[in-house]
Amino acid sequence: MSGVIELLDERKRRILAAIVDSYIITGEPVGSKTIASLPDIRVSPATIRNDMAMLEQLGYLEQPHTSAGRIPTYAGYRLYIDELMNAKTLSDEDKKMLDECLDVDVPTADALIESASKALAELTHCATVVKNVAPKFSVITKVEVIPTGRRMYVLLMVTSSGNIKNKVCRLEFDLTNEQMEFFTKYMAENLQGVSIDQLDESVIERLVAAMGTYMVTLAPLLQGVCELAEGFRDNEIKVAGEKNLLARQDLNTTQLMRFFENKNEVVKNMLDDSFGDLQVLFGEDGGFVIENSSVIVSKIKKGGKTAGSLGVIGPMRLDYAKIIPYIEYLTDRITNLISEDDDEDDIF
Amino acid sequence: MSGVIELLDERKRRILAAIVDSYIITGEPVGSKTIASLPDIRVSPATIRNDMAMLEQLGYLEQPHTSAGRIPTYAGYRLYIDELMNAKTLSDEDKKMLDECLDVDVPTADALIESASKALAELTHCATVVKNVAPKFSVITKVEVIPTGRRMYVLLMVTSSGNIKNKVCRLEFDLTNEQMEFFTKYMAENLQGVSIDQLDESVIERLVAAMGTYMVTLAPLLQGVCELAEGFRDNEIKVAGEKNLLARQDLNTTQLMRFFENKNEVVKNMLDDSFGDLQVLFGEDGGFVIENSSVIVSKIKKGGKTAGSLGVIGPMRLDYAKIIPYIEYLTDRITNLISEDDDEDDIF
DNA sequence: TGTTAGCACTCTTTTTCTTTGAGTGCTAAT
DNA sequence: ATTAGCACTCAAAGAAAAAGAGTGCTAACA
Repeated sequence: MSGVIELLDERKRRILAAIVDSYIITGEPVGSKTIASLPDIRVSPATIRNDMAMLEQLGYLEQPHTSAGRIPTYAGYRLYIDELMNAKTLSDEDKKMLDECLDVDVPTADALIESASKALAELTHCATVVKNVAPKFSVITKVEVIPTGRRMYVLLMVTSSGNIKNKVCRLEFDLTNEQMEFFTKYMAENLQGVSIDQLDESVIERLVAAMGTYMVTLAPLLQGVCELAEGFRDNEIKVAGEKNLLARQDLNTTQLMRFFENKNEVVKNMLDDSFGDLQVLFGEDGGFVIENSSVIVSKIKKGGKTAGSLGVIGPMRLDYAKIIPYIEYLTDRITNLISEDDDEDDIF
Repeated sequence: MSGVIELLDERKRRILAAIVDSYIITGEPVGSKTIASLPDIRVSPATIRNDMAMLEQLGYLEQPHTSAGRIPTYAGYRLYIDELMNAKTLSDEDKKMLDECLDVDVPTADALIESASKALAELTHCATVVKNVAPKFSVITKVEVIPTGRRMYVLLMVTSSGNIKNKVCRLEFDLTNEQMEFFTKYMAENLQGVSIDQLDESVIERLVAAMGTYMVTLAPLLQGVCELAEGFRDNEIKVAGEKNLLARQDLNTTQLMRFFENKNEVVKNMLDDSFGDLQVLFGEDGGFVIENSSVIVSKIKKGGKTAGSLGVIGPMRLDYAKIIPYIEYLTDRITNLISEDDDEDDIF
């Protein structure tokens, strides 16, 4: 490369990095003087001004108005995140702290991930989002019906990932023992091993039809089974720490509210749009609702396949250098934990 | 009474009512001219000014500053709510609408009340709060343990009010059939009919002790049972529509956040402080965290006893005349529904 | 005696104008 | 290539002026 005119020489890169660093901390446009006063920058403000003008021409910086300092553009942030920032390597203390955040005593993979999500929200003062492992990987292991009162029954569904949901059904008639036994057996035969993702109305309809008129009283229960599966799917995405975002005054409250209203939709799209193992989305990226916000998502793997994701939602001005290693470490850890268990103990 | 000098004659009362009405709508201090222009006030601004001065002396009104109109004091609101406002009587349409809000198909009393709470939040653009019936009135009807994987068991607890909770327990060892049968029987003998309110650590300790060393492996399950009961108790209070409050700019966001953080505590105290069947709390009343807010609570009865409550939390400037009838109607309706069912169908 | 028009007065709000100061871009010197 | 120097720009802060909403009081009136 040497010999070629470098539009972005080392010094300009350093200056850009310094500007983004400073802006992330203060939220104020950064002037040439501020940068010049930094210890590892050894040129005068005038020189920095020239470089800044160049960086602006290249589209990495912009000026809110003539007499203000510079702030990073989307492209500036992008370059910063991809190449310029020096991601802090985690100290042993950090790692220990993060390890403690993970509640490994928890019975399901989803609960594990959620514990990470909550801890991360606390740690970053941002909202966090998880896409749970369950629906993709788990199949039905058990469907039971338990009588709990006159015409009242509890449907219980257990999945291979250890998740459980129940639902109360009020029927028109009491079930005979014969009917209950039939139902349990029928469920075991027809639904055991079926993926949560696949269980929808059409499957149920088929089952009801196959059941024959004799057991038609059981149809409402089957409907309930379907709703339980839906419940598992709906639970796929969970947001934690939304309240944290309200405190950040660089995010528009109205837009935040709109985001909260239909977060499931939005987040789903967002996660689908991410492709790298770890990715930072902002600006035009995620079909995004909140101006001036940024999302860091990292994927959780299981058996080589993407099984879920963990992410932080916050303002553009995030401490990427700190948070990215956090997320990376947590998702790595989770990925290991749920794969490990897969072999030896078959719990998650 | 006639003959006695009335400090608060009919006209003054009308004027006070009009001021509160106006202030509730606009949020602006109300001047004499505004009141004078109302059709049913047929005196001049000067007269109204005199009355307003009087009302201020009596403590019902105050002036933010000399050249502003008047706003109601707490005492002013109190008088307005207790005596002055004319609570709208519900039209048949209103009643129909409210009836539709109640999801009567729901299997438990708590779910019924929660449906009302959510609807009310929507309707009033405020937060709503419910204190559930369950813990006070329900006893344990069933405790089951269901194996779902290696060393994995689901504990299921059903209460007489139809509520259900489950919990996954990971044990150190697999249970034998004998152990499971013993556990189920032991639970049936010792916990059936026990009130949720009573089931705490001490009961569990007693049961563990009585169980003898032979079955000591089951102790973790008993612990789980205790946690389930706790879960029921924690669920006692639910807040809905908190987000609505953020949109109301007359409530301080910081205080709102603090309220959200420990809403359970706060709300509990608040509800305990209320004594009437329907009550409006504000100012010094509820040991309250949010300045300038007001709470309307109404009790839900069952068999003559207070069984729960339904309330609206919002700014002082609430449309009491509309909302109070709403709440009254809903709690009446719920009270009827859960008593009715008590007799004929034993569901709630 | 209760009501009301009139008016001076008060105090916030809004508007306008001025000042300040951070930061730039350009030029010329190093 | 870098930098000191300087004129210039523009938002933000401050000061001053004007506007306006509303009051309390007095005196007149029914």
